[in-house]
Amino acid sequence: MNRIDAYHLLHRGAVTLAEVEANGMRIDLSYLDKTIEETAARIKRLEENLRGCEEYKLQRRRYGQGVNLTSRDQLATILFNDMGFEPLSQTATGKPQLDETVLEHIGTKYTKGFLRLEKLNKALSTYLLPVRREVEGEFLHAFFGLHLVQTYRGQSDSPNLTNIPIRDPIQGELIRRAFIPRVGNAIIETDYKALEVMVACALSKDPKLTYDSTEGDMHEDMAAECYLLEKAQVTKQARQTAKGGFVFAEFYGDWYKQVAQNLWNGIDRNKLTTPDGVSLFEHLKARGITGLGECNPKKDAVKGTFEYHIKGVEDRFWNKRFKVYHAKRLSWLEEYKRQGYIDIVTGFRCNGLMSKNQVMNYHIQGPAFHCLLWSLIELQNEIRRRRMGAKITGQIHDCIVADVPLGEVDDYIDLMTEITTKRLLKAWDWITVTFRVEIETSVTNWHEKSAILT
DNA sequence: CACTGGAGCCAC
DNA sequence: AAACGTGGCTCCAGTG
Repeated sequence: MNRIDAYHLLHRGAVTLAEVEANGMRIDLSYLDKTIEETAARIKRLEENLRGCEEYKLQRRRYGQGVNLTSRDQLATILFNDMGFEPLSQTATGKPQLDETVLEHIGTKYTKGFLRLEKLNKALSTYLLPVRREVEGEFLHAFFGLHLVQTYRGQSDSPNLTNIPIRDPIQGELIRRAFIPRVGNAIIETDYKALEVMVACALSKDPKLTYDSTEGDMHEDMAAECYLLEKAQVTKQARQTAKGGFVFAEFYGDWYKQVAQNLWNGIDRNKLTTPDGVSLFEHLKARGITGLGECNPKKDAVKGTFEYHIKGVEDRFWNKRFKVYHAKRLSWLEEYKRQGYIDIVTGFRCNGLMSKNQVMNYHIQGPAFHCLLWSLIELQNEIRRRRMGAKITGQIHDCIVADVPLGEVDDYIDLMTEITTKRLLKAWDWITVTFRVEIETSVTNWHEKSAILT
């Protein structure tokens, strides 16, 4: 694909996304207003409770008129200076860090309450109120941009529809229940499965990466290798921890010193055990690994530490398991050093100063989104051509959200599946792997989705 | 009062 | 040498 192709994709994408913006998402205003009121009331109650605590009294004594319950700076001073808690880590500017991890680690009644308050404030200030502010009639018309992101990925604002909570089911339900289908319709969400990894397979032609992401289970494999387990001993939680803490971290360019800490802390945080209930700390100890290690960038890893073990796992991951993909990434780096810019497979050129990790990721991130964008354009054109009542209402990097009349659901799913998994592969010859999609639907709201098997 | 950088947290 | 990629948004604290 060349720069003309890239231009056409951008142009047609902009036109199509303008239509998506005009369609908008339907909002349940009575639910939203009720939830805003209830959340505000919960925040007020929680604040009153916290004001009765010893910590807040210390804070008021120190700051007087300027006391602010939600100030992390003030709370950090109270906790670390006045109450003698030890800081766990520092921010970029050298101040003691006070994020969720640290507050949970301190673990007093006050810090737990403060965290609950912060969650509710986030839900209200970042999601509920901004959605309410932007609703017109009963529709929300968020913006979807294509020209602002370094990698030529998409973007959304006013409000941002690409970061509505979902991983925390409580937070997710609170907000997503406000998004509902039009009368007589269903919300249908189509997600590409492991889209970025599939693009990496297509571009590198790494046979092991391709096998692992279609037939194998690399997350389970890596959990077993990192925690020295048999594959049958890998629990769901251990797999999940390795997926985020090792596989994806390594793909994005993280290294063993940090990965070792993530995986080690994950044992505690996610309560990782063997299927017999033996803590993975004990399990590793029985295999000669007694501690994490210093994980100091200036020092070599010491044999017998978890850090040293993960260094070996990382080495095998890149130099044996995915050596073909590794070689491709190195060739991308050499190319950037030679040229001073990179041309990605969909025809876009990225200029400017880039880090090593940026160069490697730009080759994947943009093209992955372009697969989604091409499908979205094609789908929208087909919907118009067939005079269907389905409306595309959003896009989230690797997923398309639509609002579809019940009588059209089967047709929509057939069409969508054909476009995303067949037509795209014919249109772009660099896609040498098969793509799969996951479809979820709901007739109630954006939270209560159920999977459709295809 | 407007603006800005830092810190934090939400998503993929 | 460097060290988790891409965003949006909010609140705080400091500046002019």
